[in-house]
Amino acid sequence: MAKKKITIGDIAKALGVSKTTVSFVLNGKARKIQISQELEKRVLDYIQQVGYIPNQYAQGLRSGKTRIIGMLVEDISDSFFSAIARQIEEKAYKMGYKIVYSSTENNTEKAKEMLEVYKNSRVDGYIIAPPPAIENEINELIKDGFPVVLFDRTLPGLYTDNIIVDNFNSVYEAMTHFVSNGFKNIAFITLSSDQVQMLERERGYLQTMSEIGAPYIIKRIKYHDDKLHSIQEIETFLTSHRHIDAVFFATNYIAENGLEAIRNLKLTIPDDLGVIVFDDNNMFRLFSPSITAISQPINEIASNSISLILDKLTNKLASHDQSVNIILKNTLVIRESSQKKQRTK
Amino acid sequence: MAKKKITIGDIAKALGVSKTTVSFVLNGKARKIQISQELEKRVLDYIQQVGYIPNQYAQGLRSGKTRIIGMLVEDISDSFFSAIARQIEEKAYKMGYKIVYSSTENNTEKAKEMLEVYKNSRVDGYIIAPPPAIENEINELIKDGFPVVLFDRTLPGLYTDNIIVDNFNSVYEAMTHFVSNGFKNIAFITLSSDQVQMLERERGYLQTMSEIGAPYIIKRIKYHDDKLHSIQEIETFLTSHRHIDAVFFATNYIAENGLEAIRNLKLTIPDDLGVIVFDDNNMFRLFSPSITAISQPINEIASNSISLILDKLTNKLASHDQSVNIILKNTLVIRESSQKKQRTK
DNA sequence: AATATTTCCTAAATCGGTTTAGGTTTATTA
DNA sequence: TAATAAACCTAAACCGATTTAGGAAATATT
Repeated sequence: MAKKKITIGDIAKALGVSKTTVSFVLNGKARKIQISQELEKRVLDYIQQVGYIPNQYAQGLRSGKTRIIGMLVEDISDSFFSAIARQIEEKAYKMGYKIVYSSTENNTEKAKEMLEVYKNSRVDGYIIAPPPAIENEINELIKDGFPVVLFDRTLPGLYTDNIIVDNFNSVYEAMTHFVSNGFKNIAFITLSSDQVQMLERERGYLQTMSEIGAPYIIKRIKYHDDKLHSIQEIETFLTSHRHIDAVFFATNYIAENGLEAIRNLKLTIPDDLGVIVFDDNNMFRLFSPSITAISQPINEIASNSISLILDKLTNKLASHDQSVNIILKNTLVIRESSQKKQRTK
Repeated sequence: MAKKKITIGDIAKALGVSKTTVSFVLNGKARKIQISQELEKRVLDYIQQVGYIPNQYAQGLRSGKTRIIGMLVEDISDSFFSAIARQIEEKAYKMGYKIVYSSTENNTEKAKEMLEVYKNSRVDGYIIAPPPAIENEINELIKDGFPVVLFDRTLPGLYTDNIIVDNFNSVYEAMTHFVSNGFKNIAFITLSSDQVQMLERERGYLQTMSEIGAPYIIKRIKYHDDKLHSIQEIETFLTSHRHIDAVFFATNYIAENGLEAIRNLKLTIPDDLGVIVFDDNNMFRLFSPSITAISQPINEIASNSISLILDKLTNKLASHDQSVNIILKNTLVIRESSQKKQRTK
């Protein structure tokens, strides 16, 4: 089974034709360059028979193409991103592409570094969940003709393909659900960030609150390597705002720490405090009480991203030839943590 | 900033030397081949100045090396594997290596396919959580001189580097903890699998049970794409074994479904049923009651794997020249789900 | 002074493909 | 019949590095 590397030259020799011919057949250009059907078939059959596979580095060297897609996520160990990576990987492999990925930690510098690495590695295209202030670098890529697909967030003023979710409406829907369950003093705990997706979520909150004429209670916390820090910040906030009867956590990082804060304060969900989280987690349905969450359409995000990229790659359309903007719908998964009335027992 | 691809030839021309000289300097072989310090410095300085980076595909083509490590995990969206991937990725990049990864679903056929893909991509080395019956393919790799590091499980009769955890002792410790908290009729729910790591965990269970003279209660369930199926299987098992007072879940897949089964049956943890899970999860400390778990040393697993591989790669030792076997210790994180007595409130 | 060593550097082959610019035949047209 | 076009195929350049084999100049040896 351990096949010795067979080259295009070997094939040419074996069939008594030129490398050129074999190459053209391999690349489906037989028609174009007028190679007889008979020869084409002979080559194809032989290739099939010996199980020839081109050396990708020779191809890469000559054509500049590598069949590698570079992916930049915020954190590959985050369940949202790893789930997406998983699906993208699978489809990519099926189409003969490989994925190299890397975690930016939403850190602009790290992201820039990784883009450099990718560029030097001559990846063919990019799937990126962009950190802030990376517009210029991404514009460079686009100008250089590389396919780029952004997901999870957009960068304002950047003419790329985007796959995002309907942050505003899904938060609005969740908030409305809160309200119809009798919650009114609803706090919105978010990351201090001016990334679009976060602002949109906030806008959904503001909209609801202003509609019901309730005051805004917004707490912004900074991302901190030390979770304890974030947890305490939330605890302090909650204890100093006793009138709050529900809280919306705007990201899963916040939610994890927020839930721990609630636990530390021995508050009862949802009687003392209703809870809804942006971004669902496998485990939320197992909590007692189970946690209501906005679930993002991971499958669709992944499949749209990868097919967009592959499209651009195979059609050889440069990124700036067109630009697709896909906004996907989230699902509100209603569980116990947001329903004061119907709680069993 | 968009540097035009500058080649080794450009450098040679600019400095009025030969490509050969530049190449030798670049590869640190200046000394060996007797290039004057002065010229070496001149080349180095110039390279620095123009920010030259070699074309990896030319290098790959010529040298057969790609600075890519192929990684095979069971499921990149599983928190255990994604956490490890994250760390490995980070260290690899720092050393100038890229990681391409892929999920096997513990499926032998899929793993074989991916190994083929990796081979064709000429990856330099392999980090693998091996599925069953993949011995031959891995032996091939080793015979071909590729560095291979196995983690999470071993394959019996395979002379590779392994990074594993002390499955037996950590389960034994967890079981002992159960016993000292008054649990006795302890069930062991596991995957039907004869992979070493699973058998070792089972051995830890058996050892404890035989020491306390209690009968074995083992339930094996098959991995099923449909979680509901697994959940029901566990429900049925639990309802037909009412005398069980505690249960050990041998993997996180089982645990997730097992916890849901317990929830569906409205059993109270730990009063009706003590629970310990193999493999910790971020969320377990937030459960009510919180879930006791055996936590694997993710950092150590990752750092050992990557440094072993890099070692082999840079020392150019073939895999069969030596073989390292590292067994790491797990930590039992004791929480509420396994403590009948001390439970607060 | 003649020869042998070192020291320092380079020409050219090579890796395995892709692609440009043709070169033969054979068929068609004038 | 000669000129033109079409059909079919290939030689050789090229991508950008690494590495072998060896050349010229400086130094050491006899």
